[in-house]
Amino acid sequence: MTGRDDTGRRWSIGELARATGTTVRALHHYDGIGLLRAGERTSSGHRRYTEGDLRRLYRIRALRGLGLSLEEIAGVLAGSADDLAAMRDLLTAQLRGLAAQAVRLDQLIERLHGLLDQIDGASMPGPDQFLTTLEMISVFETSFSGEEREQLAQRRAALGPAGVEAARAEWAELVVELLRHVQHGTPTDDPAVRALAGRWDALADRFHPAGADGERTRTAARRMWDENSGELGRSLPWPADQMRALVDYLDRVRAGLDA
Amino acid sequence: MTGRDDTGRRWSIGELARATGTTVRALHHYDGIGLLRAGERTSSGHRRYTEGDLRRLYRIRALRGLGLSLEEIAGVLAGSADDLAAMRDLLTAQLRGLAAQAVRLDQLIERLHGLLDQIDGASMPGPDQFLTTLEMISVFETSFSGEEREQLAQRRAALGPAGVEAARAEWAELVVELLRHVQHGTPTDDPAVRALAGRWDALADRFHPAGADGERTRTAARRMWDENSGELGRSLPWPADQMRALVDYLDRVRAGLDA
DNA sequence: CTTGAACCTGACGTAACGGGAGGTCGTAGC
DNA sequence: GCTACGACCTCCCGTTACGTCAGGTTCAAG
Repeated sequence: MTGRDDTGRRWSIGELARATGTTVRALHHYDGIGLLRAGERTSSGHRRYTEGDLRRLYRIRALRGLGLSLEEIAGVLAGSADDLAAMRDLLTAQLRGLAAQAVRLDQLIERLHGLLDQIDGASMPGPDQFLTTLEMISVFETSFSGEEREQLAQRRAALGPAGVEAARAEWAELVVELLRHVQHGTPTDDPAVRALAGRWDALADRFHPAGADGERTRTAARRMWDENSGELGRSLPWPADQMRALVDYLDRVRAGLDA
Repeated sequence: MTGRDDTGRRWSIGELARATGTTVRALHHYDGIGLLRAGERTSSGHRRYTEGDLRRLYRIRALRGLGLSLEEIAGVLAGSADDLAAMRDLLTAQLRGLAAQAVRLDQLIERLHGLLDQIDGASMPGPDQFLTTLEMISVFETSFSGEEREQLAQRRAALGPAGVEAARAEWAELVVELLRHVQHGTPTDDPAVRALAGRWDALADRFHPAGADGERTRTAARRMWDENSGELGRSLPWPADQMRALVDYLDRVRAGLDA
């Protein structure tokens, strides 16, 4: 189509940088990695860019603006010029990647909003309380996989804020009553205790989906408690060792029910 | 509150990594930069982490999960524990930064969608056509500031797709008629030519906001043409040199009007 | 011929680790 | 008591896309 650039304008590296809004250093870098080398050099070694170089640089800049890496750009610009399919594949993949990033970003923003609400809200936690919240976030995230967390979030959303609050209130009541039984040494086959244990498990069921998925989140929750009961207990309004005793007690009650 | 960690469990670096879902290498890194150093060492130099170290690591991981840098985390964890205000400021700033990122991401995704539509759409451009589109994106972006691009986008949106298409059709008609006049050498003070120039400028006005903002985008558009007429001309269905001649001709017509 | 701007080639720094080399420590089994 | 093997130690290089000197050469104007 055009000749082989043996005619037409030439640009020095500084001119090219100004013309395209890049920097001289970036052009040096592109040269170094072989992405865009000047078509010519003067006898003293200064780079002379041709019109073809300019057009290639425009393409590079446009693709970089779409978030592609220099390596990806080099790959797609290396293919023959009519390789529109490769270009489409690359852009499609990029779109998918960016969409995934956008989802994660939105989740992050949502979580930050939640934490800031907790700080600024009426509850106004003390610093210790907030730091404990941070620790629990870690514990939660290392104990549950992303999938499991999502399922729990869905269940919470399905219950609604009011439902979650009601569950929390009922759970607090159960803890108080069960702690009394633990301290009184009520036998684990006592009908009243068995009823309380049943309500406890029914309460937990509200947060776990039915079927195998629920089994997984339930197992993960149990593992979280086993490995971090000290940590988790500290954040509760009852002493950690009493909570551990309570969970052990509940296990014995359930063992009696199974037998 | 608790003693100074002189009692309680100890963790080796591997145990701590497994317990918190990090890697030994990351813990080495945290140690190296002073973010989290083991409370103790064995006589042979092995790190022994205390319960306090564990809790600090939990906080670090939670804050990293919110997208904060290790430097920011170190800063906020260095302050006295009751410095909830600093924490809130940091999280607020982080929220703002992430929100800005989300906006940019959405713009990128939108542009990728547009480009993919252009590839897959009925127009099905040839590879050259698409590469030219890429080059024009660069030209467009280096010529207009972000603000100016936004204003042009708003005007386009206000005109709607049909309005833009109508403008394009009218502009094509004007180009054809003016090119005839250029080739015929019609004098620049000819009333018919002056009428065409008036329609040309009125057409351009549709894309530039009124007032100083419009003046800026108009100036930027002119600069874009001056610096990249070769590039821009290539993407048009008329020869580049004829387009340049046309624009010069228009300038002379306007000069005659002003005088 | 001078001088200041533009250009050249290295080389180091960035963030948050990953991965490997080469050596030491600890303990379980023989 | 010896050996093996896993866990641990301390460097050190590599990653992305350049920014930022440093020290030396070339260009263009006066």
